[in-house]
Amino acid sequence: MAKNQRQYKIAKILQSNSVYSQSQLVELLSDEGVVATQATVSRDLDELGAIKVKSAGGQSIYAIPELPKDQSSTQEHLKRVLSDWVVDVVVSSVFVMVRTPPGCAHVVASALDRSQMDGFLGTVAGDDTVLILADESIGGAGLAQKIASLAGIDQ
Amino acid sequence: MAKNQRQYKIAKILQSNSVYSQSQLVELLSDEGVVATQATVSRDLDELGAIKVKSAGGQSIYAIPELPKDQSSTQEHLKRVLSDWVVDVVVSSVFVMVRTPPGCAHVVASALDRSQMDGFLGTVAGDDTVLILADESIGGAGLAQKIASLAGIDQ
DNA sequence: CATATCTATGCATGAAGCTGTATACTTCAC
DNA sequence: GTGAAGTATACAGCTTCATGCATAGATATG
Repeated sequence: MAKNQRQYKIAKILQSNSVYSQSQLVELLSDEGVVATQATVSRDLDELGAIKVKSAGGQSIYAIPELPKDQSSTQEHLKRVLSDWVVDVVVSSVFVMVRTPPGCAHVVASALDRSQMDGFLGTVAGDDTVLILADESIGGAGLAQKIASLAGIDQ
Repeated sequence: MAKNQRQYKIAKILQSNSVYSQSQLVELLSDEGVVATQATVSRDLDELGAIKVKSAGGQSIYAIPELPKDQSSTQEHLKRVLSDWVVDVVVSSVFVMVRTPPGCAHVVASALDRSQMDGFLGTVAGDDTVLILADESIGGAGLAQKIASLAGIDQ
């Protein structure tokens, strides 16, 4: 049972149950054959971006925001994705081209889209290449430097 | 300097140099500021699927096959991608729907496309969902079982 | 065939990631 | 304010992954 799989199950449980506490969630996971402690669950909820919202009954329950915009990527997460998956960064005018191993462009594009990075306007991802548009205030070179730095490819 | 980044550099070096030996490659990498031993390079070349081909001069040089078809995914690699990134597997008729963490569908689809798995016809990948078409000999259920097993989600 | 060169790999080690335990910290109810 | 309940996190330990060292195995050359 990998961590991703457990977190997916947590997301599913929160969608179909009113969960008031982490210990309750530990039990619901256990009912599905997933063993985890409160500590692990606390960390998972944090990574999933779960928050407590007021339910119709007035109590606080856990929920994960649905809109992609609300699932913004933390700097830490972005740095991790970039350092794992970005292998080269090239500039052309207001464009930054990022190379990845085969099949991994979309992971990078997705993380960038959710990062709300300054100077970043948008991406187009292929199989192993992401084309990124920078705004004029920072320019392609400035954004490339930022991305390369996060990816650990200082030049 | 992550492993992916070093392997990308190796691929680039092989494209623009005639590399006869791994010790030569170690030196060329060192010229680019990448420190690695012959042992590491041997493993990298294996993972990159590099082979030795006869050059115009009659000597053997390293090259990486260019066509995606030739970069077929090993069972080991496929298993690893699936266990890391597949969080749920659902069947519908001749379709198998695979769920992944946000942004990771394409990695999974790409690995499946390159795996040449029996009974597998093709994929369509979104952000966190891959739709897979199975052929009738194995059916959606059969293929789902296979994928779930590789992903470590036996049910 | 013998030897030099090249390549692959067993083993040990260190780093990174993840998890549980214990407990510090925070929040809630009375 | 106090105590109970809930949540976060420091620390230790385990697992996995990647790498180098040393050398076994494979290949090329004379």
